[in-house]
Amino acid sequence: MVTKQVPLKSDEDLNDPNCHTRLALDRIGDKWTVLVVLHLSRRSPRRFTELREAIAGIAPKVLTQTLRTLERDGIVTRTVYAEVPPKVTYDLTPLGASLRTPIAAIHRWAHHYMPEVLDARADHDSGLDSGLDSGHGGVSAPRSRRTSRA
Amino acid sequence: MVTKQVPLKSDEDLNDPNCHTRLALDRIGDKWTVLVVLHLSRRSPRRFTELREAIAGIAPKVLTQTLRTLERDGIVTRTVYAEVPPKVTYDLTPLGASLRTPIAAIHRWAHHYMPEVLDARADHDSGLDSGLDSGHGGVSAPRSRRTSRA
DNA sequence: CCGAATCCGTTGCGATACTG
DNA sequence: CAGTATCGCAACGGATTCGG
Repeated sequence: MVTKQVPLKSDEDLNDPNCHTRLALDRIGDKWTVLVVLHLSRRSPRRFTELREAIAGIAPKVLTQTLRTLERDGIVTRTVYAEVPPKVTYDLTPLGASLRTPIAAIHRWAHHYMPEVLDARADHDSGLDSGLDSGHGGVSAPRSRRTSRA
Repeated sequence: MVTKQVPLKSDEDLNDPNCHTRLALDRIGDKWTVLVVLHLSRRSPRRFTELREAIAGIAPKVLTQTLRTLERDGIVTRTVYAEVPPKVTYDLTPLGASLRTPIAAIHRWAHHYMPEVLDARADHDSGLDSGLDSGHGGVSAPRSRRTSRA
């Protein structure tokens, strides 16, 4: 599929807290959601402990929380097997699978440009005024931006 | 450029806190960043107050904070004009402009699938164990916790 | 006009311990 | 095995006030 070129919304839409883009970002912007979706999209269904082991660092409470919200939003399904050793599996719904596209876009951007971001960040942090000037000439001499950030 | 199909990372990479995807999400996952980038990508440069008015609801402190971090990461440039009426403009760097691609992907997904998410959410919230149907086709009944199989 | 400084409420996240 | 219960911190965001 070809990447369509930036059909962004208008200002008014963007300011709307109910704007879908805002809602989507609130949804995937948390710490673990994307990670969970990514793991499930690579192999599913997955069991609880399997996910917990795979993610390594997440607290069970938080994983449950994340999965519950994901289930609530129709992104994953939860299947309980009434067996003697308790068994619960999580799977991605088609809706959840559709998330792979935007996530992949983010991933591709990150892979491509994140080094630049990190570089700029490091540069800004160490020497705030180190020779990176836009060479912007004209109107009124732009003063160098040097603000203490306590 | 060939459109690669979902080149997701491996588990180990995903668990890495330094994983670029994670870092990128931490970066754009906050409340206002995407909004600011979107406004700047539609028209720039923009003045501080201009942005504040456009976003409508953001506190000056938070806007400053957001812009500072964005500047630090090389996504926007800040230009101070040493004039009697203080004037500061913000502009998107090429790096910042590159963010439009993933943001557009998110936007497109949100526009496409967010209604389903909201529908599933409402359905899940209202009737957890009454086979209720919102009459809004598209999403299958999420029979939440009762998906027992043997 | 462009912010910085301060205070404060909310909430996500984490650690540990315990249960069906 | 798959969670729940409880506690608590720390970071984010909001409102207000003051300064250059």
